[in-house]
Amino acid sequence: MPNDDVQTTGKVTIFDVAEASGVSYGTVSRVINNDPHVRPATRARVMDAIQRLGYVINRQAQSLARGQTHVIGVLVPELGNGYIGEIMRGIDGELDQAGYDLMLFTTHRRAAKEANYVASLVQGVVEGLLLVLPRNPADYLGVLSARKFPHVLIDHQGIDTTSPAVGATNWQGAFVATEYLIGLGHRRIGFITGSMDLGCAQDRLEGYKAALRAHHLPICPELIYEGDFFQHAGVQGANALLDLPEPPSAIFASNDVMAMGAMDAVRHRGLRVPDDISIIGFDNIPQSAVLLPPLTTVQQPLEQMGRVATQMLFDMLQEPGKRTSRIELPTELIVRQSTAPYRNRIG
Amino acid sequence: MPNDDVQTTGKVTIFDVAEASGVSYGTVSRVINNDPHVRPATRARVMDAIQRLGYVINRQAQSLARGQTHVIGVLVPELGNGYIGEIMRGIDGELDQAGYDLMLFTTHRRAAKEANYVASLVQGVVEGLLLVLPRNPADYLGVLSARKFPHVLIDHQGIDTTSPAVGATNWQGAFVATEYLIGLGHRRIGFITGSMDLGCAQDRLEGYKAALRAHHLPICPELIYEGDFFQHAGVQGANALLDLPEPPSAIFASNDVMAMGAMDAVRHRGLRVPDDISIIGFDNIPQSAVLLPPLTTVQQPLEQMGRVATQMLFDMLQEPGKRTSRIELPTELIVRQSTAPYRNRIG
DNA sequence: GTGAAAGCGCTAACAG
DNA sequence: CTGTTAGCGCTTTCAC
Repeated sequence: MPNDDVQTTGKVTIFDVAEASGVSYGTVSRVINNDPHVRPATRARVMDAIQRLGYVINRQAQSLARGQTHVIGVLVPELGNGYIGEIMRGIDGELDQAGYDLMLFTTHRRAAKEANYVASLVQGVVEGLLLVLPRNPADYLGVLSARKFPHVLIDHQGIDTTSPAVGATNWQGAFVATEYLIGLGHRRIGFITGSMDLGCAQDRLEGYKAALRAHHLPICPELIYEGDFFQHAGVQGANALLDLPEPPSAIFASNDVMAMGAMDAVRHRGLRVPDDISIIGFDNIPQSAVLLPPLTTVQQPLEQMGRVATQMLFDMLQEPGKRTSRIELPTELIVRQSTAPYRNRIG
Repeated sequence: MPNDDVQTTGKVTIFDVAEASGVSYGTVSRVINNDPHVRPATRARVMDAIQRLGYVINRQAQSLARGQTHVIGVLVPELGNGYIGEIMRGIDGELDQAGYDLMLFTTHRRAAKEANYVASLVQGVVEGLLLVLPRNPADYLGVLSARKFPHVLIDHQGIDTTSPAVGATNWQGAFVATEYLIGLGHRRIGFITGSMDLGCAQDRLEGYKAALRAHHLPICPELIYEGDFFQHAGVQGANALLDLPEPPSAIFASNDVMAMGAMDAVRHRGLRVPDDISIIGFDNIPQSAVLLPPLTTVQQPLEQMGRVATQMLFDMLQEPGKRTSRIELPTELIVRQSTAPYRNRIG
């Protein structure tokens, strides 16, 4: 066998470097870790050897020896949805600052398998876990808590658990938005819900109802359409609402994506937004600002939620005892041009 | 110090299990790895101990000993964009089947730091790398190739490198789409480009021009608006095009997001799609099917690109020598309702 | 079948 | 300042 070092590409170890630079094992380690107790000349010699040999540290071994990986795991239900993307942006940014790496898991993956796959999979490689919008976390939350594995939920809402979590004030956001519509003179306000298995969707509906109640307006079941957070539901919801004998003059969709669907449906019927129908969304995804008309919506501090959750996780990592609680970040009404004062419909 | 085993949560090792079940060190390892050379009774005893102690394998140590991590890295420019989400879905699915985990890196992170951070960061923890839509890969592609580090580019296009890659037939897609518009009778066709620093954007523009040429139609510079793949560019592009003394009767946007922007702009001017202006996009993102009207577009097999790239990477992992080439997956024209035969404008 | 022992590549005392 | 030496937790020959 002539050259069997083809396989060995990059297989330069700390030992090779030591040999090449004529120092010992541990000294190379010191150089690598910027230990100040190394004579400049020695350091230079080692650095040189590192360059020449193309040595690169083996994180795997380092992690094992040190007992920490500097990797945190993020569990998301799915990718490609702008909503989660925003949260991820926050997580990513925070992780970057701290020099941590990110391991991504999708819920659907292996969802069928053992409930504690999260814990077992993660053990040893991930120092902590961020759970984004968990759907049925009952499966693994127990394991996580029992093992005292550091983790925090993001946008959980309404899940009965003691796990630390960060969410947004969905109830208040919906309340304020509804109140704004009422202030504009609207009396019949349609509502398109999100997936009702999600706490945030429930909270938004409750906020809407509470605002109606607060202003002594009736809560009409026919004005509440059950959606699922997808655009299609916005289209169908708006159509259903507009087909009512006594249609609403404003529609509040539980998220921007459905609001966009509703806007399309409204226009498709030859009605105008906001002249004929006011529309308001929830989330304030980037796109909603560039629609025509720009969408009035309730901003959810998505990126910030990601940041805060990550910081909380770091806190837990540093002080295992510290009981970090659940926090809710404020939502904010963003008034743009898809809403207008109530006036009688021409028809 | 009363109980100091709080820190030790989950710190059960293979050694503890061995002791508890009265077997040796290595036997436990055999059980864990489903080695058939273990007497059922022994296996049962070990399994029991594992259960009782709540032992969970340390992937870190396993990886070090085995010399493989079962983790592959994915480098993306950004999250939260539906386009990348689709690709990720494909990657994720394929990885799942193979039992691999996914480490996510964003380009912006540490982008400023050393060019070979990719290689160094990745060494030892990631077995291979998937580079999605790399913008200026010149920085690290060299290192990757030099080290023969397994990697494949996704939707690279026009980057002069020998790295294996998978893309889509952008040129052909644009050609076919333009030809379709011409077949509909359109003669002045506006074009909104993508970020021209991306190969795919260039290819699409060239495909458009080629189709025009093939049908002996003039290529008018004023009909080509330089966009950037974002919605806003679609709005501005459409406005610029429609403000022309001799506006186009159809607009071809280099991606669906800009096509959506263009649709909004057209409608905002009181014109109708497709009656007054035909609009065609590129990508076929999920949303484009639920627009009103549904968008005619060129489908890019995004998810499949992710799948194929991942498979290519696995091939490389198994046969390091094997020279996998660059492949292009076919695009396909999806005709929906945003395009219609040409007719003279009323105005 | 099962035990013993030699690493995987690195860190972290502990001497000197 | 630098060399030496135990491990980190697991895999994997090699014997018995």
